[in-house]
Amino acid sequence: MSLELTPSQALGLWHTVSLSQVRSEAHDLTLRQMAILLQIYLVPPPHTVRGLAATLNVTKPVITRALDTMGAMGLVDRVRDDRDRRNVIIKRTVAGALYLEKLGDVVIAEARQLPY
Amino acid sequence: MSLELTPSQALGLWHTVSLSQVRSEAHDLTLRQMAILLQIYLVPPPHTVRGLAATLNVTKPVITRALDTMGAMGLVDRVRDDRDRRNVIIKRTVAGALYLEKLGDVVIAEARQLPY
DNA sequence: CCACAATGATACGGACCCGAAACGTTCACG
DNA sequence: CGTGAACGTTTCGGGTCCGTATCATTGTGG
Repeated sequence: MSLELTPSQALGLWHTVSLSQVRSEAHDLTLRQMAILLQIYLVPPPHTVRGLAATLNVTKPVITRALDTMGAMGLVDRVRDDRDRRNVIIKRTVAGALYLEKLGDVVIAEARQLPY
Repeated sequence: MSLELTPSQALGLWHTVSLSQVRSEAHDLTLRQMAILLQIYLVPPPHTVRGLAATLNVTKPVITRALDTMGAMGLVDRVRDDRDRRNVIIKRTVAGALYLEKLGDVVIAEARQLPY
């Protein structure tokens, strides 16, 4: 069963969730950072800088910098690949999982409050 | 009838739509700018700088700067209120409506492709 | 070995956004 | 009038992100 949305529901959902994120005053992530974080947590590992850059259609420094920022927030972690020490494997963290769990709760809550 | 989402659907939808936005490499709006734009187009007018600032829980310069940027993109327009010339009324534009219509299409399309 | 490729990180100059404060214009009201 | 408030804008210093180019490290193949 797929998810069928009306135009009003689609934009309304995006509206209320964006509004909730902005209002919460919490240090919010860039759209790119959010996309990277979701990619890491929703797609099976392993994840590398190069792979993420290709998937998101951005340059490698964008990924490196985003990992720097989100790493400082504790949302992701980086580990050298011992089998090929050129690679860096991006690891998930408890804080990151918690962060996305809360985001999911917000989306669900806002979706439930949508008119019709 | 309200919209009931599973956690997997909620995050999956946010993931694919964010990914689509990032990949399209088009002029990406800040989360705040997006929230402002949606507020202008989905909530009945009139909209003022002061009102938007209060609704989004941000300072007035944030609204002014966002309107500068989105105005340059043609997504919104500003008109002085003749009945109280201190006020500025934010107006919708055809380009803005088209932009959000496309965003809605993306959300709908990605929602339809979600697993279960 | 050694030149070369691949990977991720860094340097640099430019652009944008931020919060706080100050400003110009316009209105309200005594 | 004129004083103060309301509204939107601008300025300022500081921070983050961007794209391009370059770097250090590590692997690959002749």
